[in-house]
Amino acid sequence: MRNIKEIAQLSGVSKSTVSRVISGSGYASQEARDKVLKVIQELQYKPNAVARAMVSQRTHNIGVLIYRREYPVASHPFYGKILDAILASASSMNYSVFVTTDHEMSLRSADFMLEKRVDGLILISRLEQNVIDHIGKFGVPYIMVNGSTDVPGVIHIVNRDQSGGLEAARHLSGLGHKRIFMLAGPQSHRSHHLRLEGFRAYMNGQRVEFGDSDIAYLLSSTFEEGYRMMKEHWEHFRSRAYTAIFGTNDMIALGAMKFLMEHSISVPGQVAVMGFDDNDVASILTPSLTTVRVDTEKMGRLACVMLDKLIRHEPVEETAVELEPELVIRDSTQRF
Amino acid sequence: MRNIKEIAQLSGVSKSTVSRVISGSGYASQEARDKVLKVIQELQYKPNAVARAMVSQRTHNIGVLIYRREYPVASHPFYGKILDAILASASSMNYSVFVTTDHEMSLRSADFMLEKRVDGLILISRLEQNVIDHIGKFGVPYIMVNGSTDVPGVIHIVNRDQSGGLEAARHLSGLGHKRIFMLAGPQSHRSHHLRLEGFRAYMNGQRVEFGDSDIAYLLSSTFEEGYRMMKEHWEHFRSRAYTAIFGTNDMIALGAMKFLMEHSISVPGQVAVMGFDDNDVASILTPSLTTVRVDTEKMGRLACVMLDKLIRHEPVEETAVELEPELVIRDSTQRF
DNA sequence: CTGAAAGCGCTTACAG
DNA sequence: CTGAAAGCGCTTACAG
Repeated sequence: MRNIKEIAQLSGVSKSTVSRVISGSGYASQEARDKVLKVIQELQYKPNAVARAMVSQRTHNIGVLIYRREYPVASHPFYGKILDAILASASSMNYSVFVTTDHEMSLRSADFMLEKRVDGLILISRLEQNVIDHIGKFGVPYIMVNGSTDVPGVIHIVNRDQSGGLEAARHLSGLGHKRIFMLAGPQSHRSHHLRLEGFRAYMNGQRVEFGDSDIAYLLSSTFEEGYRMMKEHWEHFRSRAYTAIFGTNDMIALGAMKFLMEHSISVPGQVAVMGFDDNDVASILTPSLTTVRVDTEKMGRLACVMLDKLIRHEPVEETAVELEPELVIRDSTQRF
Repeated sequence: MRNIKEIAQLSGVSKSTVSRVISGSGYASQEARDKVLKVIQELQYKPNAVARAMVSQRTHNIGVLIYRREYPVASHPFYGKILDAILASASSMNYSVFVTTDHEMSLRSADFMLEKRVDGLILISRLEQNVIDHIGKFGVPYIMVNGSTDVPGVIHIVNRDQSGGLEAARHLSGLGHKRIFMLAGPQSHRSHHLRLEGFRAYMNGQRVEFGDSDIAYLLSSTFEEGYRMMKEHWEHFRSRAYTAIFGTNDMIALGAMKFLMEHSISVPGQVAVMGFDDNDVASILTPSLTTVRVDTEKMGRLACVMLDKLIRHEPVEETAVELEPELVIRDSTQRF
């Protein structure tokens, strides 16, 4: 790899001048400019971003940390979407992005990014307190996406999950369903918890019967677990004559739907099924899944825009951004 | 952020000594070592990887470039899997990875990675010649995954798609299907082309009738396009009394299956459907999709292992690694 | 075993 | 408008 010194020699000017024409800032005569640019072109010279970062104390790199126990991570139907949006936005803002996935919530990945001196960090998913504390200690700007935190002042972007849960309940209720069974993902996870709460709030408000016996608590938020729990509660489900199912995310709902279809239960004819997220599979399946859409594209984009502000020490108005979800009605639900 | 100089002062030794105890190479008395480590611990000092890279001429960063016209990219059901595998492997080998997605096959992303002085590059998907030439010019090690190239000596990892196509034909034929309709993805793409060729080769070898009128050429390899083309060829399909469909990837097959189900055609009762890749959706759907599995996990892992060898100037035996696909029989195909 | 010095490839005042 | 010098935070011979 060539360097600025070589360019300087070949074009007969000093390193300083070369640097000035490359950066475009500072003076340089047209003549000098032309000579330098010509040599750069000929030699296909690419400025060394590492050296630049060294002196400017800015790497123009950001790190995305995704913590998740289960596979997949980058290709996860929900987190993958956020990642895609981040990648696109960051690129348009001239940031390169390190993507790190971790299965245990260790400090290792975070430390790695810190050593690389990323300009900022985007943390996806729920994080344990010690990780947040650790990162906070180093003064690197960071933003949390789709996760919760008790630490005041931590900037985070979330979906209005409670209102989404409420919409789901309103939709199913509106269709005439009186007996709705809920498959609730891990309640330690903000989203699953709030979706359940929103749902419950609506039902209680309408004085529709909906209690703990109508809820199955899952150990993970996967397709397999949705299927497994549907199977486990099948007898209970039949005995209570439920007519609808709400899963706190699409994969869970899809798992349950798979079980129903294997048992020749018609969806939505006999049982309506509804999920949350609106991942790619939801619209592909037959029947297509009614769900509550989370604006992952906006989540990713906002994360980049806000992180960039933090990095450049610009004021950020809101510390908590809440995105409004959107009810997407498809074939898996219909009037009872 | 603190630096080595500060650590040196606080522990009463020179920067050189601090550097030696951190790197673990070179001499340092136990006493010096203890003092330094203690200070590092107290100050939560993190060595600056940028500075290290500067002098060692090694960033320990690799770049992953994914070119793809359509969304999604990182969350793509197939490429996303490869990416996940790369992320996991790279991390275990102490590399950080820059992920770049690009919609036009420009040199911009590549140049960006080059400027960042990545140790190596993993190129996913088909690349145009000029991109390869461009990257090759800079002497940065790179590996192509799931793409083709005419440039001799370029190390690439691919699936044995031809043999997979052949297996698909053997499977459907073996079930007694005589009239099979193929939905073929873009033939400019190596995988789709070879899958078709393998399939055709088997049919021809068995003297089963299979010609151009049995093939629909799609403009993209998406679910939507699979659906669209199935619709477009529906009359043709019925008039020829096809009993099976082979899509050159799962998404295509799934799109076709969606169309069939919407028209109350039973799968596999009336028509068997088969795909290729074995993405996550394939096993989730009802009926689950028979497919040919591509070992994306191994692809990603090998890419990292081989790239690491190239980076360290170790000999790499093979220039072309071909992975054996595996037939996965599920519910969407059955004896005719 | 230890420290001073040079150097990685840039940028940034500063003097001219 | 231009160039010499210092410095970003490290590592690596080298002399002691």
